[in-house]
Amino acid sequence: MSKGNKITIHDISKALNIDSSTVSRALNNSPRVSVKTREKIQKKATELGYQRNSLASNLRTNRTNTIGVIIPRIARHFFATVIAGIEETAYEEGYNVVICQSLESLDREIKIMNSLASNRVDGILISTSMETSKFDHIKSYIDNNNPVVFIDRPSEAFPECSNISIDNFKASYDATKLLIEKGRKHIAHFSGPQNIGLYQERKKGYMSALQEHNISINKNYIFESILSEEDGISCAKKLLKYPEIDGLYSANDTAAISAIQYLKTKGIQIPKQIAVIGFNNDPISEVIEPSLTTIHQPGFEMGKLATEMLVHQIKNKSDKGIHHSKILVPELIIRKSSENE
Amino acid sequence: MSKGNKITIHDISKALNIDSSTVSRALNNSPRVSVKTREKIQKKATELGYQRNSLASNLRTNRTNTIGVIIPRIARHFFATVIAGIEETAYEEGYNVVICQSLESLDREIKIMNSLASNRVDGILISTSMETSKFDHIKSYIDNNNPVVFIDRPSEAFPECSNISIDNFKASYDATKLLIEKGRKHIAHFSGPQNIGLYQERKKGYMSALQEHNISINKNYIFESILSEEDGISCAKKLLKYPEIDGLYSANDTAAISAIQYLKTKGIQIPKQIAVIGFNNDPISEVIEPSLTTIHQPGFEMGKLATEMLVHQIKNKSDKGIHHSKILVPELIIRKSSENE
DNA sequence: TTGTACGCGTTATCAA
DNA sequence: TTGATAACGCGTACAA
Repeated sequence: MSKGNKITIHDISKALNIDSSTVSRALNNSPRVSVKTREKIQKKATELGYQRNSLASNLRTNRTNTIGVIIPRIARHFFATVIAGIEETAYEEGYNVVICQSLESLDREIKIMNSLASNRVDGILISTSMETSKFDHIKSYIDNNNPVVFIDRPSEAFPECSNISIDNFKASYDATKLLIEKGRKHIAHFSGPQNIGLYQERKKGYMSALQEHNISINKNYIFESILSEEDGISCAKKLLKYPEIDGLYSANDTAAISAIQYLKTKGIQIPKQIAVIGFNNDPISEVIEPSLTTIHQPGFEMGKLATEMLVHQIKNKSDKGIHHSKILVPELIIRKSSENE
Repeated sequence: MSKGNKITIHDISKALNIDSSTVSRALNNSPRVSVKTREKIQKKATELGYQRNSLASNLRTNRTNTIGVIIPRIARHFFATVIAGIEETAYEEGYNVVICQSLESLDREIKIMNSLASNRVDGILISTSMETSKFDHIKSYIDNNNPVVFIDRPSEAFPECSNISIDNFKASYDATKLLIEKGRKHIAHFSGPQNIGLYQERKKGYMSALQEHNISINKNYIFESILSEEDGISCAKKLLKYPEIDGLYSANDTAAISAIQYLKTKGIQIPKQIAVIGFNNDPISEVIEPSLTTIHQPGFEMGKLATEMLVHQIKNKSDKGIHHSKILVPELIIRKSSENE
């Protein structure tokens, strides 16, 4: 808090012999004050170095013009693009944005929700953490008639809530199908935590593609983890126990990339011996050799859409019950790691 | 704002026939209330779904327990590590963190400063934007006796302010020296905007290393830009006009990486024909082929230290005048792009 | 167009 | 240990 900046509307009021209510109106560009007084007041305000106290203002008006954003990790490329979309739309609409990262921890997510709620943000955009299987913190926030829009990781617990996501099933299906079309017969899958819907969908898409092409599903070929860099390596090690494997579809790029690097050290030729497809279109996927075929999620657009929805909900709280959701179609980006030479 | 959550301490007060001041004390775990009443109050509070209003509390106490952070771009790896350090220390110390990105725009930086100031954050950590050559917004904030600590990009405009940075000169000197020791005679430099101190230092370090090894400085070998991906490519193109160039020290990894990729498409062998060193230890630097020799900045530690300093300043506003700064030593990470085969 | 008066929810101060 | 009261800075009905 600015201990030094003690200038309030009352100081301006006294300095000009104008009532503080008029000062308030002038500083808010209300039409209910003459142009002349307004200019006089605004001039004095800058002269005195007046700095509005949003705490008081927000307390009085019961609005903060602020949107809270909770995501697992800001450094992840996909979320960074989502944030860019959120900020662009939010600023256009006159909202500030407070970005918080849960670091995939439920405990942190709960603390952040409480903090945002007690600071009275006007609404929350959330992509839940991997640990989030209980939803009480979100439920109580929603039950108090607060707007929430889910991004990327919709929750079945709130079918009535708006959410923006992508068609994970289709993306996975298409990726797996591509490998099949390239002649791969034994395709492995690095799957994510199965308590999370989107990773379930990705696994289903993989399995569905196999089935529809009359390839039997081998459970040994499915390696579940949280898809960290280390997981990519350890899963790649396990994968090598099945020398017949000639394709890999990983539910994210991180694990795909570290797996490729590990496999290369073991003398495996990518894609000749094992073709690889990832998910997320991480910047590294373009640089690694061979460049990684992957799935691009329209993060920026997702952020924009989610923010538009949230702002709409904020402005029309009566629409609360209405379910506005959107499922976008991700794009398969074909690079070298999936191609036959 | 939660329109639904109308529960205040007064509601609890009425429900229990206890004065609201006692309720306030109980909810703040004040020792000045009996254990029995406190428990009764806290029970009732959760029962009614009470959610503290921080706006009111902060207005009254004149503190927000919140630190504002202004950085150019959260997605950049270095800043992501800085943020991690900031958050860890801040939470330990009981502070919330509000992260804002200027996107290297002075205009946005000013708006963010105003917003943070009017929301009465307790202090600000800032890494100024590339555009920031005027400092009025920061000056007026500091002049109002608000704590500020500069990170990574200290400003000569505020010699009395604390800042955490690294020894850019030494890092550059060492990098350039390494290239010289590897026998490179014609070393180019991708330099950053020279209105920014740290890029000046990096250029100076480069030039100093050449001089001290009796290599004359060729101004044609120095290419200035904002070091974006596109700049890396265009500078690489220009660089090819000087076929004698056999070494490149880039003031960041982004430009070094795109340059390497461009040069490879032109059939240039890295490092055989041109050895390359970057700056920042971006995750891509490890994956690209050849892996990129680069300079690692201790971002996490910088974030921690800066936050510790800021918190100290917040708690001891009298120390304001005292200049606490720290210059850390970055680490040269030697990979393949600088090594002779 | 401007002024009066009050309240937003909380906490600090003083008194009981 | 608890209660009564005022105040933080601002915005807004209502009156003038």
